[in-house]
Amino acid sequence: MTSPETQQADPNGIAKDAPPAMSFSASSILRKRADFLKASRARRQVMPGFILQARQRGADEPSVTPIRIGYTCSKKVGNAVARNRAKRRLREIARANIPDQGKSGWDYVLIGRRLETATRPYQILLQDLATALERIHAPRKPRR
RNA sequence: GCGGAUGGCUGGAUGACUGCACAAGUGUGAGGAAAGUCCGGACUCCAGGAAGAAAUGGCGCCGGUUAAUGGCCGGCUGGGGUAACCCAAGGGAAAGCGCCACAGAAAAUAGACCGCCCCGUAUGGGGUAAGGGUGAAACGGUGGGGUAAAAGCCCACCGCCUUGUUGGUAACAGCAAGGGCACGGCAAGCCCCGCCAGGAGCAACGCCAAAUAGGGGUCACGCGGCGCAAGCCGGGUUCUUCCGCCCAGUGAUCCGGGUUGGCAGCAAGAGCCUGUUAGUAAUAACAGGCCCAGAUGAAUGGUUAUCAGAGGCCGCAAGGCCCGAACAAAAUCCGGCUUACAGGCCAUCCGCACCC
RNA sequence: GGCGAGUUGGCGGAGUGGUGACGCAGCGGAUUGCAAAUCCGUGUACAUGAGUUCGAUUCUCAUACUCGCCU
Repeated sequence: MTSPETQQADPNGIAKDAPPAMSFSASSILRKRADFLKASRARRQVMPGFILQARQRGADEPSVTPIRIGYTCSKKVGNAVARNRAKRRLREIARANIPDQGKSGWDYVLIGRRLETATRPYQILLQDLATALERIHAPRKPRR
């Protein structure tokens, strides 16, 4: 499934000029299942409180904002209350770190884990995300 | 004071910094169960209209209440508890069919294993069902009379049935007379009787945009079989009846196998709060006031401070430290039911002990 | 969100008011020089909790879990 390339001239060029967003608008949140599946096949960094997946978008994928981010909590995390709580904490640490450390043209996906996402102290969770972003941006050999 | 019974309420508070969704106004923003999806409705579409039946499913003491219910309220009957109170799918087994394993003589037409009694006396014939034994259940129970032994055979009480009568809207209860005891249990087995229900569900449904296959709808002409003709007979449309409509082909016109985007449905409602009146109550009527979430990879938060409330640990004490909640998050909306739930609060009632 | 099914040993899978088949797997034995195949034997189950019934895997209700369908 390839999108028609005529309707968006050069999305990455526009995005580089824009200042880093301090908060995420609705267009910067991943909502489609296909985007999540692509991110899950790219880079991955496992931390105690969450799992971070990241992917550099191709040139033919237009986007309004330079950085996009998604959150996922499956039923393994717990019931609806536990899932919502984990997603909110992930959203909060992402709001603090991603605008500074995220790279333009990348998609990030944060996955909640069963107990740690809800109970790990907030400051430690922030540090976890910082180190995770540092490691995931490091050049590495592509996975088999 | 201790132990209980019932009904109801609450589901942390106030800030600071910083965010999210909807709105565009100084704003608003999870629950008692938002849950399970077990019932009942509103609403929407489908079935051509009306009437009816069958099938299937559900409900089931009586009366009331409600938009409706299998909910709720009041009562009755039976059972449990010293009591407050609690529990009950609680119609019909003399319309019919079916089942009642094992044990036992016998499990529903009745009949007789061990027995008991009489006659006869190796064997047998007759009477009887008191006692034994089996079982979840054995053809009224207890006591007395009676008898060869027995038996409602007779009597008293209890139970049961029928009839009458009184009270009650009724379920039912009381009383009287009679019968002399039949009518075992299971209907959450089939079934009978009475009542209720057309089907699907907001992912219903309507519109816009995008998208792609050669099928379908509508309208006009016209039309199935038999007959020379008048006419007669069909088939489909929900099972039947009535009414209505349609039928092969040609032409015109529209939709269309795809897509998962947007708008709308979608937030003023059987609404909430307060009061009065009627009613034992559920509830109803009236008056005044109020506007109270609307997301769709799905908002309603994150961090932190103080306090309240209860708890845990250390300590002789003063005091110090820790935790600071449980269950569970709207997804069209209501009325119930069921299930989960930390801690706290209120009211009424019962039993026991003590004091006056 | 709505609708609908199901749960029987380690696995698959009958049964339907009266104590549960069968197959594969496992274990033991026989056979064999040793194995395979074959034969004999054997253990282990009605998702959980209530109710109806003399008696429930079966009937009824509630709960838990699993699966499917609808945009």
